[in-house]
Amino acid sequence: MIERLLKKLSRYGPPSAEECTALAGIMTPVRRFSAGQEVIQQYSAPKESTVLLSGMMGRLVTLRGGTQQITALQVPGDFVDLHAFLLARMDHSVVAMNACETTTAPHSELRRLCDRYPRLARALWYLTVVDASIHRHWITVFGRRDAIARAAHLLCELHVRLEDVGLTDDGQFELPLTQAHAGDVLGLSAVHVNRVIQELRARSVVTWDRRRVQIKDWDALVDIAEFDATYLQLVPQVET
Amino acid sequence: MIERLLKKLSRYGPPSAEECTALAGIMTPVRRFSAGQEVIQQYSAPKESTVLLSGMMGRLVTLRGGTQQITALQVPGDFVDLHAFLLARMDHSVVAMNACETTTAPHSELRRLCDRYPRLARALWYLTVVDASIHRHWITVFGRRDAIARAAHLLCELHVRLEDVGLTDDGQFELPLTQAHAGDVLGLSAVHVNRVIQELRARSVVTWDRRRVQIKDWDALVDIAEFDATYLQLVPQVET
DNA sequence: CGGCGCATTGAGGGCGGTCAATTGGTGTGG
DNA sequence: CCACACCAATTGACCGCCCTCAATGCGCCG
Repeated sequence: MIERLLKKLSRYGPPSAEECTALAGIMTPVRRFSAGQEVIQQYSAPKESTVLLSGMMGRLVTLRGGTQQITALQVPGDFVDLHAFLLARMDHSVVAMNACETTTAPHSELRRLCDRYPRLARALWYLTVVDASIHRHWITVFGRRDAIARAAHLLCELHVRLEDVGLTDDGQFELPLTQAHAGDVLGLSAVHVNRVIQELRARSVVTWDRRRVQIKDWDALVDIAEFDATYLQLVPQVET
Repeated sequence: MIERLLKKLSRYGPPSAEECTALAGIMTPVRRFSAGQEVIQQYSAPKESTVLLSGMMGRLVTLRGGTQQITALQVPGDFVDLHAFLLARMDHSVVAMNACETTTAPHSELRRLCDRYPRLARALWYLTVVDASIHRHWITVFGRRDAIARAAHLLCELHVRLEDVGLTDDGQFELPLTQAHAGDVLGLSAVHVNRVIQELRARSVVTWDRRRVQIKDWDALVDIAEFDATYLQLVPQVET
């Protein structure tokens, strides 16, 4: 069930069979969510952490005045709110972008595992640190890239992350976002997202129609985005 | 020496005296850096992690074309590159903004400590998760706030963080940034940083002269920034 | 005194915002 | 099967924030 998660964990040195079994053993039964549903509420204090099994979720912050910002998108295999294991309160909500399946790990059990298996604890720690690396990278994207580069960057990142979990098909992938949601991810208005997508289409770089993205010219997209996948940390670590 | 770090750690349940001694015991002698000096290089693979004792540092990313983005500022007591304990390569460099003192913890020793003291390991993990929370928050600032709100937000955050380590004086604090550096932090041009500062000055909210900031109207500043310190996690956690 | 780094100011322009109307696709009830 | 509602995508007009370029002021140091 959590193979994708175990794959991500194994980048920080493969966990032992015992550790895998132990982790799998504390996961609760599958839960399902439909598009738009709030999976975790802002300001709540979860007693368990959620692994996304299928679908796509977003970390959503709602500001004064009602504008929203999505600070991260989650793909299958992601431990959506592992940071809540350490932090008392959620600083954002988690919303299902389409139909999703999840399983959860109770914090009490996680704590027991971490006490017993220090390397597993570090591998989980590693996941949250990769998350932070992605956040940092998006800060530079927001600070120093224009709209078209941001959009291209999002598509590059999602393609790489989805490919990693086997959810791409020859440059195509599902992207269950309306243009308004994409604006919330990119820090743009929905109108401008539309214009940017059209620009990418006009340049024959990408098509994005009906929740489906097709990358037609990867090199051009990477160039527009100034994309370098290093920050995603998909290359296995070597514990020194 | 590392009292400020221990204070931050203790927010995630106070470490035992034994844990404190153990951590203090692995720190290397004090190292000094001068303004502008590169403390850790982008793409390097550090074998130790650095604690900032005094001064201010920034995490700097240099982009194609030479533009820069500072993704975070570090204040005394911060574990500047603790994430490098888990991640093989630095995705950014760390630069001293003024004269700084540091001490470091060798990764091999850290690993030994984490194996032996699971709660200490979690407290360190907690520090990196707070970092990520700050990153996430800045994503919303970049995505949805205009220039003056960003600048105000930076000043609010720094005042709170510096106050926490006892480095403010009645609304005043040292801010060793040129306006150009502030632009690299805020994702703005140096010129516009200047105009925004003048605007804050004109509104009698803040003065910022010669590396020294004086907040004259905290409430107004908070209002402009739409600032809420929750994301800084300065309130102690309760381990449940 | 001259050089240098930083702050400040002005002019002009473009990126991306808002507002509002239109198109088109999908689903539903009659 | 069609009418209608609804949501998402698209388009146009207009405008303001923040950019770039460039010049000037100012404090400090050699």
